[in-house]
Amino acid sequence: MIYKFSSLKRQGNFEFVAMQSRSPKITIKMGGKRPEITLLNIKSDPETIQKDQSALEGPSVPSYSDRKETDQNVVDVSLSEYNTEEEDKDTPLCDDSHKQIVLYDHSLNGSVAVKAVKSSSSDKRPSSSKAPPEVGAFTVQCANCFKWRLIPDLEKYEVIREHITDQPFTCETTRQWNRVVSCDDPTDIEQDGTRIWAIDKPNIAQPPPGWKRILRLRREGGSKFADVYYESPTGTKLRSLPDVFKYLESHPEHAQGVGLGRFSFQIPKPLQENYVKKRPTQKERLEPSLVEPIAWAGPVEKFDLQLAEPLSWAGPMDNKNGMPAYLNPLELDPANRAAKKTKSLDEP
DNA sequence: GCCACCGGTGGC
DNA sequence: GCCACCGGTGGC
Repeated sequence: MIYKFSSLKRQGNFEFVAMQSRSPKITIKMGGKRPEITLLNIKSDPETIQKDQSALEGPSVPSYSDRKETDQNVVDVSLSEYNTEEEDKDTPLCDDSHKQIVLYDHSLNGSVAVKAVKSSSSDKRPSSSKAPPEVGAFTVQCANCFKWRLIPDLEKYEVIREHITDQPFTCETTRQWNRVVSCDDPTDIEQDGTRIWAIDKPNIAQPPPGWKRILRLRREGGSKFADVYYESPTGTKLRSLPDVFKYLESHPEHAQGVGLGRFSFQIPKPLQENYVKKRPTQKERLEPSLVEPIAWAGPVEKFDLQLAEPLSWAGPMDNKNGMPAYLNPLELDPANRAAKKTKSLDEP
């Protein structure tokens, strides 16, 4: 094995993308704007989504039928196992629109890729309101006109993303998939608030042959926006660089020519404020009353008193939150979801 | 028992 | 404040 993972982080000139996460996120400037990549969750109505698809598949765009197999593989690889070929044939972007996510590259010269990902009856996890959102489309911004262009599939998107700094995307780039569109044409997709957008990270290497890079979005209000993991040629799912390193070490047959630089666990950043739950500050953790609804705890005076004079309560204490047991919201209402949140606030 | 999903945090 | 990393766990 060539790499010593523990030492990689200290090397200054390696090319590993994952190690560049702390460098300036985007360094290229186009027309005074800073290019970036984004990802968005489509909340729009099916009509809007269909419109997006129409923009991509418009009259000048050849059918995807000849690339069907490739496209399908791509989606399976990186987005999820949720969609089926059957569904793609019909209304690729219509169903479950509230769960779809569009991935687009905005600050990087834009191009946009859109790909429908839908739930199916064969899902391991049933489709429900609890299901996490999914990537609905990829988009990239043209470096010249800054209009969004849909990218037909993940594979193309990954290629564009990998080279976005060196090879800025323009409307011309769409000719690679035989689409004829110019900067004079209207944008493929509008940032009109009907979708949730997220900024993707530029220059992420394509996964090595046989590997899949999978992006899993989390539900709104969680502690993180998404997770990335890689699926190895043997089907092992790896969720960190140390994991990958260990795998490559124990599977030298799959480590041939595969450097850690081919892996990046960077996730897109949602543009929507508060999509991800803010982590309480240390002060808030120390003073949970600042963030707790006072309704559970009765009169404010009483609650403050307990915080200010902890020893004045001689009754049973709640071990988890350090409050008198009678103030424990979990006891007051076990079903209260908000009460769950206070747990972390009060842990030492 | 597995694993998809989520929460939390140490280190920067 | 961000993020890479990992522990926990509910649902299967």
